[in-house]
Formats: sequence, C-alpha cells, structure tokens
Amino acid sequence: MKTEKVDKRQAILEAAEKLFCETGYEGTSTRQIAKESGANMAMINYYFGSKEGVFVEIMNERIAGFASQLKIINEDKISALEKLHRVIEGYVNRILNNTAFHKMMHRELSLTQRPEMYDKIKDAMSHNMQLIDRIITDGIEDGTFNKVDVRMVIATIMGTITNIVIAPHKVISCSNFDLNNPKDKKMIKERTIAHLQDLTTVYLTTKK
Amino acid sequence: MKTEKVDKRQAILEAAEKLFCETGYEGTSTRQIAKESGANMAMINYYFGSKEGVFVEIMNERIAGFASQLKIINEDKISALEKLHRVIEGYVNRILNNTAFHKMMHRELSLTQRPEMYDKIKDAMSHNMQLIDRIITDGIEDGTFNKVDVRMVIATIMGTITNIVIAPHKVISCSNFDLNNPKDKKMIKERTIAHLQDLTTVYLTTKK
DNA sequence: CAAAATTAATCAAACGATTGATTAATTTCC
DNA sequence: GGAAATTAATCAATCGTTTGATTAATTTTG
Repeated sequence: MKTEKVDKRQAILEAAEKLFCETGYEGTSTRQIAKESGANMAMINYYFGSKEGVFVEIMNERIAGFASQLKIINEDKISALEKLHRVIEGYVNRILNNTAFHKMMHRELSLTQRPEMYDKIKDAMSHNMQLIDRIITDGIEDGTFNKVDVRMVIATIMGTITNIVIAPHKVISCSNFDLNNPKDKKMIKERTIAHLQDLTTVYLTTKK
Repeated sequence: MKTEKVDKRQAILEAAEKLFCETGYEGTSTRQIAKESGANMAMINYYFGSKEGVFVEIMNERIAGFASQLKIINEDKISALEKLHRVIEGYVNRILNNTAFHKMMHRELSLTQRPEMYDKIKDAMSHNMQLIDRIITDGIEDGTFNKVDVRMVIATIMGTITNIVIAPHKVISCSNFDLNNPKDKKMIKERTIAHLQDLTTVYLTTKK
C-alpha cells in the first residue's frame, strides 16, 4: 500500500482557512478543523501552538503574498490613468480569485477584539493604498487628473470591489448565480473592471 | 427609596447589540449579555427564547426602521440627480449614525452559516436598492443620465460608505481619529457626502 | 373591600454538551 | 535507535439552556 504522503500541517491550514471563511473564527471549532483536514486535534497545537496560532499563520501567509504584486506597476513608463487602470484590474482579479479569504479579512477588520490582527491587516493595506495615492496624486500634479479627494476615490475603488464580493446579489439578481462558478466569476470580474475603469476615467479626466 | 423601573427586556437588547457589534455573535456569550445588561441569564431565554432569538429581534427592529426613511424621496417633484443626492445624504447619515450596527450587519452578510439572516438582510436591502435603481434608470430614460451599469453604480455608492465605516483609517490617516467622536464623525460625513455627490454628478451627467 | 387565585418577572443553581488545550503512549521514518 | 509525527484519552473551563423556587403585581372571587 502506497503511503500517500500528505502534509498534515498544510492540510490543517487549508481546512482552517476554509472553515474560518465560512463560519468565522469563533464559529469554527478545533474539532471541525481536525475533521476537515483529516488530522488529529492535537496536531493543531503541535504545529501552531493554538487555534489563534493557525489563524495568525493564515493571515501572515496571505498578507505576505500581498505586497509583491503591485510594486512593478508604478515603474512602468505609462500614464497615470493607465497605471490606475492596471491597479484596478490587478485588484479585482486578486480579490475575486480569493473571495473567501477577502471576506474573512474584511470581517476581521470590522471586529475590535483582536487589535493586533486589525493593525496587521491595516498595515498590509496601507502600503498598497500609498501606491494608489501616489498614482492619483501624481496625475493631479501633472494636470491630467482633476483635483479630487484622493482618499475618497480609493475608498470608492476598494469599497466597490469589497461590496461586490460580500453582497453580489446587489449586482446580480439572478437566483442561481454563484461566485464560485468560474463562468459567473469571469463575468462579474469583467463587469467590475469595466465599471471602475470607466468611472475613474470619467471622474478623474473630464474637464469641467 | 424610589424603585427606578428599568425595562430588563430592553436592557438585554441594548447590551446584546453592543456586544454583538464589538465581538460578533459567536464571540459574545449569554453570560456577558446578562452581566452587561444587569439582567439574570435566564431572562434572555425567558424573553427571547434563545441567544439567536435576541439576535433576530435586534435585526428585525433595526430593519423595520430602515424601510420607512427613503420612500418619501421618490415622490418629490425634483430631478433624478437631486433625488440621488438626497438618497446619498440619507444613506451616509443613517449609516454613520449607526456604525456599530452597520458593521455587524455587514459581518453577518459575509457569513454563510445563518442563511435565514442573510436572506433577511438581503431582502431589507433589496427594497432600498430597487428605489435607487428606479431613480437612476429613470434618469437614463429621460436622457439626463448617461447609460451606465446601474447596479455597479449602486455597488459603488453602498461600497464606498461601508468601506469608510469599516476601514476609516483608509481615509483618515490621523492616529487619534475616532468615528465615535461627534466632531470627527461630522467631518467624515460631510466629506463622504460631498465626494459621492460630486462623483455621481460627474459620472452620470457629463456628456462625452 | 379583602382574601384567594393567578400571572409575570426574577433569581441562583445546575444541566449536558462543547470548547481549546494537554497528556502520555504509540507509530513512523531516517 | 532516536527524533519527529501521530494518536486516543482526558483536562478544566465555558458554552447556551433549563430548572425549581421566590417575589411582586394583578385579577378573581366571596
């Protein structure tokens, strides 16, 4: 009999992330994680020390993957609007490819009970926000963009995407719509990108 | 000594809402609710049947207050843009006056474990969404608004507000900023309204 | 009106179940 | 053979809920 080598540690992380996303941190028990991952309950504490240790590990892993994606964009020799459009495309794709995690992150952000996690997410976000801020501010300074409330524009871009992830029914009234269905996801991605690019183009570059 | 008559039932509701907002539904114990409200633990089940009964009661109360506010706007003899601006003003004010509850509602919306609550929130929202949809669609049909993705515009308006409530640090980098501080709240309200009204005006009425 | 009966509100205590965590023994693997 | 990985069994603590009793207020009755 072949010993199918499975990494229990990884299995726990994946099972935990799935369950945390679905039922929240408090709503998920270590026994559920053990059952879902096929590992013994004690393995959770063996590898991660505690339930919270698993959670922190998941967040750290994910957040680490955040930073690397967007930095390249700002170096390209393209217009501010083009940069912004690429950022939007990158954001929409990444968030809609990780809807479950994004929901969890947002949920955590709305809770006051784990301030160190709140700060961690905040810090992870702030870097990307500074990048977008830089792009828009540059556009304003060189005269291609209107003078707008930069931070509010960012809130609008981020907020729109998050809103679509968390409450897709607002956009699609179709009852059998499913964000996990690749075809549906592709459609909503394209629609979101098109909308946000159109919106920013009109709002930022229309001369009054 | 005057017997200061306190309504325990109401006290439980208020304490529970506060705690649910702060630490989530699963993260709040009935013992905490009892202690915070000054009521005996048994009173929770006596009045509401269960912990979930308290939660449902809170949501129902709040949602009931939702519907009545916006319906009047659509009857006024004003332009579509004017209507939309009033809706934005109403929304921003209401949500920023109830940030804790709005956070809780949004958190609940991102969980899949209480589908009946999800549907309840969804239904409560959908009425208001139809109203906004109607306003924008009318504006498009009579030629005052550009042809846009109506549902996406709604997602943008809602998403912006929610994003500001849940992650105000994105907008205000000031460290001692506090949404519970009336002065700070007033400022962020005005800024949000101004931004969204400006955004919708430019995006919907600028002729290309 | 006043005694009796009924009701609603409140309480401390305890219920069984479940929680996250730990133990000590066992198996796996190099 | 010994370190690492895995297990079943168990821990105290906490969970949401229920209980039986008590108080205070109200209603019914003679």
